[in-house]
Amino acid sequence: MADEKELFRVRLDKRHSLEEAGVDPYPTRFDRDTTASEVHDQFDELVAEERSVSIAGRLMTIRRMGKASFANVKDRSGVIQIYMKLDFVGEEAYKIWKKIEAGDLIGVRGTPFRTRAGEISLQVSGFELLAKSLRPLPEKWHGLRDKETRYRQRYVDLIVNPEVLQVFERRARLVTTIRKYLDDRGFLEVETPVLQPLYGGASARPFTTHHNALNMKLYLRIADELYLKRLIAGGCERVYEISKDFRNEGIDKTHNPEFTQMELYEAFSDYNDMMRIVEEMMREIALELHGTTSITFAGRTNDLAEPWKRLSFVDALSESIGRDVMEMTNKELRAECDQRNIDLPDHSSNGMILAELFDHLVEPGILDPTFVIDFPKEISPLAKERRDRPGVVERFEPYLCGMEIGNAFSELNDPIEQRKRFEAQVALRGPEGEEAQQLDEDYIRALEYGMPPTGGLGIGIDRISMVFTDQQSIRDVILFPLLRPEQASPGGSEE
RNA sequence: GGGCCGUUAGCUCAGUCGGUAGAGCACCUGCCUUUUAAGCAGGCUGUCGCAGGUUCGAUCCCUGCACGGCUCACCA
Repeated sequence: MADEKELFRVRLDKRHSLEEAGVDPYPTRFDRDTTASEVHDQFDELVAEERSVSIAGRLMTIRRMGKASFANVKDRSGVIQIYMKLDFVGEEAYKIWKKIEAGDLIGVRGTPFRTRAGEISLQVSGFELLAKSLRPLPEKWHGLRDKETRYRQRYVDLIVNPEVLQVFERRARLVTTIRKYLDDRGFLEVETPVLQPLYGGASARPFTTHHNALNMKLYLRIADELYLKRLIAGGCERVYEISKDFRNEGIDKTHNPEFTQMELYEAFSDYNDMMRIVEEMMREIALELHGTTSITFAGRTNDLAEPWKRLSFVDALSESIGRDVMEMTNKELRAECDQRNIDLPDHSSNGMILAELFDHLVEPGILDPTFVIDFPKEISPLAKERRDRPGVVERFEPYLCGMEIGNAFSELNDPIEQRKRFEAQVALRGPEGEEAQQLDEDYIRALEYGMPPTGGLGIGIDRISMVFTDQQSIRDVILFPLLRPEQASPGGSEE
């Protein structure tokens, strides 16, 4: 009587008997004039005016006491208790009420009152079934705990775990804050292609697809960068895009194959301006979401009112190794890795080895809000070289709460130099070569027309959503994180 | 990809030193017109993730697989 099929059947039976009683289990609409939280907030006025209100939501729990019942109705704003009394709704309605169960969506009319225990409630005068639920809700006290089910059936997670919606509401406000910040400063929001014949702007393996009518291979973008800078060349001066990028790489607590990135480009600026933007933007998000510049992530608190630290990539690494890393040969750098049991691909260039060493030796110690600057030129093909310091570029990666949250440069706008850098990248491609950037002739043509000096910045929206909601896994700030299929598809295991 | 851990009722979880399993919630029946994890009385509920192996007997032991979590690696 209570296995899954039986529970489903009992609910189907209820649906049928409701239909026999003339109740439409899936009516088209319901006029509600208020929400659960508004009833709480405006209680005194509503009572003074003896107002009747209507709300709509999901029945979460029911406490039946013969000829009267209490129940909790949940809508997006919160929960309100309703009081259903036979004397008030009449015998016919109460008979129907008995067929209504937890999980069903209902619309309710009633007058606000306070129970003996002092809880604000609605004395129900009438109600309507809005949608019949055919599946039982998870446990009312513990909710839904199983992470796999929570991610796969996010709808159930949202129904029973109220804190989940709060995270995503915050994420939405975070994005709104960024948009407002940029719109207020004259940035133009644009949309550039997701399907690209060449991928670029980052180093990552792409997803590939095929367009039938044009019979051409296409890539899902790994970055928006090269298209946005074409717009800067076109005179748009200040542009930004907030959208999904796709990288065909592993999945872990800070990586999902599709993720949201904000990229902005500002003509006549450089990377120092970008640092200022990051500081201001993060401060505004903190104030908007938390009302304070102080944020806590994983138990550690940072104050965003202060300027961020600057840490030189090459200096910090040189200090850690005890030698100027820019002076070292490929062989010497490899020796440093061997000594520390750091594995390297065979074709690793100096720059790639430096990045590897940095990740192991320096990055773990970056806890305060920090701009890592002075990246090796070799691993930064789109950034301008520092005039006062050859070999390193005007680039930074912002770190917040120990996480790399973005990437920014003074954009390289010399087409001759850009071609050389692309060619160097192509030469560095390994046997598979999919991570290295492709030579984008049209992008170089755009630079040949002339692109103003430009500062560019990319910020990982998922990562900063983690920071500002104190979630330690990227899956908890993505509504539908990528998981393997629930059931292995028959014959679909060719790898 | 490696290591560790998990997978038992719709949900949250116990448990079986190998003899096919339990609680709470949910559900069903009855009582109950201010309850709130409502209460009281009674009842139902399982391919113990999947497939093999060992065994008289496996949910438990072994092997493989699937999915998930953590972690390391990969990934500028």
